[in-house]
Amino acid sequence: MVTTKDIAERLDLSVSTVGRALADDHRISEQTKFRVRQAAAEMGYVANRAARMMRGASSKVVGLVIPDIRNSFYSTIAHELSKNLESQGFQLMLSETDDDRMVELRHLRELSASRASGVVIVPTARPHSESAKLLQGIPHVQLLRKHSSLGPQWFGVDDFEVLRQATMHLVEQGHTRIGYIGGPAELHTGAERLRGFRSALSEGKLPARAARIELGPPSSIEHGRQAVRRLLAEPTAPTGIVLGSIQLTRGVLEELSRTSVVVPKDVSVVGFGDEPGFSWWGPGLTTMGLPIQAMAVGCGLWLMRRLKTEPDDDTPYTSVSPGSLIVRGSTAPPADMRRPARRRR
Amino acid sequence: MVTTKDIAERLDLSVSTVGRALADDHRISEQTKFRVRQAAAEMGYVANRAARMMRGASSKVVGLVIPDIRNSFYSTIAHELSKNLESQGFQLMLSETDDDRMVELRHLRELSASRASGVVIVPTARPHSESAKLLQGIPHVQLLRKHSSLGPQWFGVDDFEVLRQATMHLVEQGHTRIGYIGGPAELHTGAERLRGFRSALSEGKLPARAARIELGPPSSIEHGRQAVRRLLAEPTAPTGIVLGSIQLTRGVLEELSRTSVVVPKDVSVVGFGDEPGFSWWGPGLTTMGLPIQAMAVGCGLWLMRRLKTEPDDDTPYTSVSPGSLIVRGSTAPPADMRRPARRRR
DNA sequence: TTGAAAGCGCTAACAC
DNA sequence: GTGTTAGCGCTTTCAA
Repeated sequence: MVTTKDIAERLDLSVSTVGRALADDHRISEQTKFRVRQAAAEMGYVANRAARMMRGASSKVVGLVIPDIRNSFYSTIAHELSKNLESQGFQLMLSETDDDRMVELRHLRELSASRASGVVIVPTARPHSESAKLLQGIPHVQLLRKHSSLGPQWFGVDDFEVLRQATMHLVEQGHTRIGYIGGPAELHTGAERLRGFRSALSEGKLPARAARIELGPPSSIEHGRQAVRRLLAEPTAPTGIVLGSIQLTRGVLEELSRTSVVVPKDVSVVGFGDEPGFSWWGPGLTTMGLPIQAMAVGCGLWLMRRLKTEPDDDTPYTSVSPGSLIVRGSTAPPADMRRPARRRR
Repeated sequence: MVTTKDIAERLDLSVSTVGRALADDHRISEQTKFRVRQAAAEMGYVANRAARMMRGASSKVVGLVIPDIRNSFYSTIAHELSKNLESQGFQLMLSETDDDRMVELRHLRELSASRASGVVIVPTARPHSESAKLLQGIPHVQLLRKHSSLGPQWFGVDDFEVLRQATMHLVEQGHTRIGYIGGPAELHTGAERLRGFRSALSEGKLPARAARIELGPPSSIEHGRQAVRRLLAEPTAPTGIVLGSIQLTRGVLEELSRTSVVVPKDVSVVGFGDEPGFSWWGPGLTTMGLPIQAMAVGCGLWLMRRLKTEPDDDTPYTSVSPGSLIVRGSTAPPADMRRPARRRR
């Protein structure tokens, strides 16, 4: 690798002159600057970031710690963040945790060792205490999920409210047995969504036994498949199902489109998130739309400001974006409401 | 930040002893090691990668340079690569180019400055010459797309063959006016796919005017929409359409599902790539399946081996994975074949 | 306008 | 078993 010393020797200058010329220092003559730049280009000189960092320069790297980049929520976030960072001369380190706290910890150790300027993290359910400690030394924000041990900076969506709305939609249509397939309650988002689901049921004066709840890994398409199969196999299967994660929604849609179940005649479905494809699934999927992009943009802007500003303004900041229900064709009143004659009595 | 010097002072040891203890050097007594590790943990010591790198350590960072992470091809690649790297103690730097060669160049400058151990790149159509020069100093592989200036290492799919197959499928069904919506020919993949399309036409003895070709930005959903609208608006609209990129396919599907065009009655469609959702689009999308995941795995393994091995084995290596046609309901013989009475004569 | 030299945190060669 | 010292490539005094 070519160093400033190499350039200095070739031009018979000192390293400091070369360094200053490269930095466009005003004390260096235009003539020298020109010669130095010329030589640097010819020799293929590329400044060594590590050496700069030793002199106190920042790494200009922001870590993005997420469960799985294939989830479109996270790839949207990665894209928006990346765009923003690039414009500010920052780079994005991508760290996938697969929802494993030890993997998460390893990534945070790396980010810390490479002195990342900042971190955006969608934490695992119960982060390792060392993870929390490491993050104390790095400006960071939590995204979507929130764990108290990682500090008060959080950008998320109103999980409770959006699930409440979605469930209310079914309740108002007259469903009295409603299923929920979602992530585990130990996950912040999982707990909030479940709470929203339950809140709608009680608001609709439905008894607790009206609920059919299936919790499991939120990013497992396979689990979505199996859960919906289980729900529909019961003797008193729900007439409406609310979904609590995008991957679970994927699994449920796949499963339903390969069975003979007719939506919404046999069962109504409310999805989570609005992917390309959800609109053309069966009769069109009624689903919860979430402002992921806007949230990611906001988060990126906030972090950039935080990094450029004095480090002592670590005032708590929380941003909660609202979601909204997109009503399409996959929800309708249950069969026994549409054809009262069929009612058991 | 806590340094080895800080630990040394606190324990009244020398920095080298501390360094050796931390490195688990055999010459250091267990007792000292214990004390050092204890102190390090207490003080929250995190080794400084930059300093290590100055002593010759590698960065343990691999750059992934792609157009847009939201494209599921690229997020699949990012995921597979990330998984592989993590297991080997490497980190992944994500660089999105948005198919802009200057952005690509900026990212490569950064990767070079931070002495990335390796680079996996899906190059823009015509990379900057400086980009090529920078890559010469870093072990790298091209993925999917290929540009000769960036070297002979390439992992891709057989774009020609898969497009030929897809087009042949329509030709064999009797279509005589076939549309192609794809990326620009200056893109390696764009040129290959177009070649495959044309090859099938001539193989089917169709005249050149049988082709309706729409080229444009390959990752623009909007362009897909407009292109299909244009094709179908013509007086002699094609009875079959072949698509040449995943995002264009998305756009076409969205457009078709919001108009009154009936697939495959009015027009047959062959998509590109097999996304979740393509199978439940309309009558089920006949599409080209590509082994993206397998390719990414292979690419990751190859790069890892390349990084662990002596740098002098830069023998050219090329891997071409075959795609396959997945026939579903969106293709059928054209109307005038199904009802011969309608034939113009 | 330029040069000499110190030092960032770490490792490794060379003492003892 | 432990300490001393030099040096990685760069920036930044301090001198000239």
